[in-house]
Amino acid sequence: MLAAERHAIILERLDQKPTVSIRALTEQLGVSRETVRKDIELLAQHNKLEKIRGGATKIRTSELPITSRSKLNIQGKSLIAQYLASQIPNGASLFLDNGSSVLALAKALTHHSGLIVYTNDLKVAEVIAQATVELVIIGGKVDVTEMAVQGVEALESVARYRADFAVVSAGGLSPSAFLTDFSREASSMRHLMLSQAQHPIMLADSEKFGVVGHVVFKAPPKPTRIVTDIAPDDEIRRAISQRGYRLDIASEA
Amino acid sequence: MLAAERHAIILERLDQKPTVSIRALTEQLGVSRETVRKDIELLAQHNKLEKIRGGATKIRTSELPITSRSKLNIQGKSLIAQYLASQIPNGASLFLDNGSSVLALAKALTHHSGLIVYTNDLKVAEVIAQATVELVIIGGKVDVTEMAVQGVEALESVARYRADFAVVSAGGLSPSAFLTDFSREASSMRHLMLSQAQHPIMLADSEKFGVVGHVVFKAPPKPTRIVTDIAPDDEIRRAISQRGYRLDIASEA
DNA sequence: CGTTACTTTGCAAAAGTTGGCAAACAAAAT
DNA sequence: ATTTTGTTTGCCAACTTTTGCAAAGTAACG
Repeated sequence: MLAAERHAIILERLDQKPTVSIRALTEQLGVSRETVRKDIELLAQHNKLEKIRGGATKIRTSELPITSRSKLNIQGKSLIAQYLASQIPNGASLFLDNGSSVLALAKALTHHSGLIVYTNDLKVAEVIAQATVELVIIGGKVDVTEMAVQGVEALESVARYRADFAVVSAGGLSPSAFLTDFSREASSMRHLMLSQAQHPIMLADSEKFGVVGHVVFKAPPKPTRIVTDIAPDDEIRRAISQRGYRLDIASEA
Repeated sequence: MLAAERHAIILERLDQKPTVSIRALTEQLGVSRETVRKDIELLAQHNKLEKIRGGATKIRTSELPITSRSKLNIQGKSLIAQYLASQIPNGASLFLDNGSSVLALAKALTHHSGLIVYTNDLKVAEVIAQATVELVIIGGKVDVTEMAVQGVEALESVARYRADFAVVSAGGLSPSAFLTDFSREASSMRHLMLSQAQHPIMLADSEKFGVVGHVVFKAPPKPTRIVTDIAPDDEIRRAISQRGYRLDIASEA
């Protein structure tokens, strides 16, 4: 049994259950307790899981790494992506922040042409490159778990540009806390992008409804449209309209 | 059993499972452990699979779309990469510019840890991310054909950092024109990186010998080491030593 | 002959195992 | 509640096995 196989199995177990025990893995993998411990230690260092006494559990800090998180509500995200892509003309300039919803949009935009794109997400850059006439990477320190650039240096760079559109994603959308996020730095980035664009757009697929992140999102500029895949409940709708934002539902287009 | 058959079988196994072990293959192919190892080694060099301890796995990222020239002299580039990787300690800081030689180095560095990396190449960033404690992307306009950031804005960013090592690649190395490049912008970037590092290193695999690009490379800072895979001819050696640079040949290490 | 392809051998490094012990935890007893 | 007791777990060190790598050897082929 190769080390890589064991690692794959451990992570697979964690996709199904929230936790795995070292004891169980020892039997199922047919290796010693210490080996399983070392595997978990290694995976924990790579942020693939979290080490707990006697076993391991899924990552819970902030958001899940992009690979697993992006499995959530794929249809919803791509519905939003198709909807928005049809509204963005060839040759438009746009800010794209990081996140799986935005990545879905980038994929939907691959057949556009002449776009001018500013992004801090390396995956987004990779995907959208062919559709651009100008692609600008926001420079700075990279958050390796997200493969996205964050931090003050990145903010300074963003401040140097303006664009027709800014498309950013929300960490959570709830009636009481309204828009929230899981990272201070990502939140600042998103807010600045919105401010620098003529048409600021915030994505919140239905997975985000009722989710409250630990960072409150500073009120976005007023023309910001909040785009969802399906209609949220009345409480959320009220929260949005009371604050003066426009709600846009992709499935009703 | 022909070598080509074995290769086909190995790749077929990998289509079904995510990993194969050398042990299993030795039995199924009826050849020795070493032969299987060499098969895997060969396939890995051609980016058909990824070598892991005890076996092989599928290629993970969508790294396949590489520019035509990166297929040239794969062995040479990886020889240089292995040689340099052994000289770079864990925790070192380094500039990495864009180019297939540097990408090969990045791959060779994936098992290092604690690196601090500044790069303008998106593929390099993707490959080396796991080995870094800090990864900084140089921001600016992306040259889509290279997936690398170039331009004045990028130069300004690089100027803000210093590092232990700078590893950049040469476009050409000839007796008369000496170091040359094919892009003005890339050339400036490489030169600046070399100037900002304590140990500047220039890569020129044997494919570059005798090649003259249309941009003359401004004389690099003096401690710059020029690293090649095999010994260049006497004329080139003379050109290097006359100008006061040190030549380092990976195959003679 | 030399060349090519594979095997064998030897050794160092890495991965994995085993066993011991102390800390953490849980249950029972005071 | 607090202590006691027993079990589990984490961690370390010594040991064994596996693997990678290089060098030398062997066999087939032109």
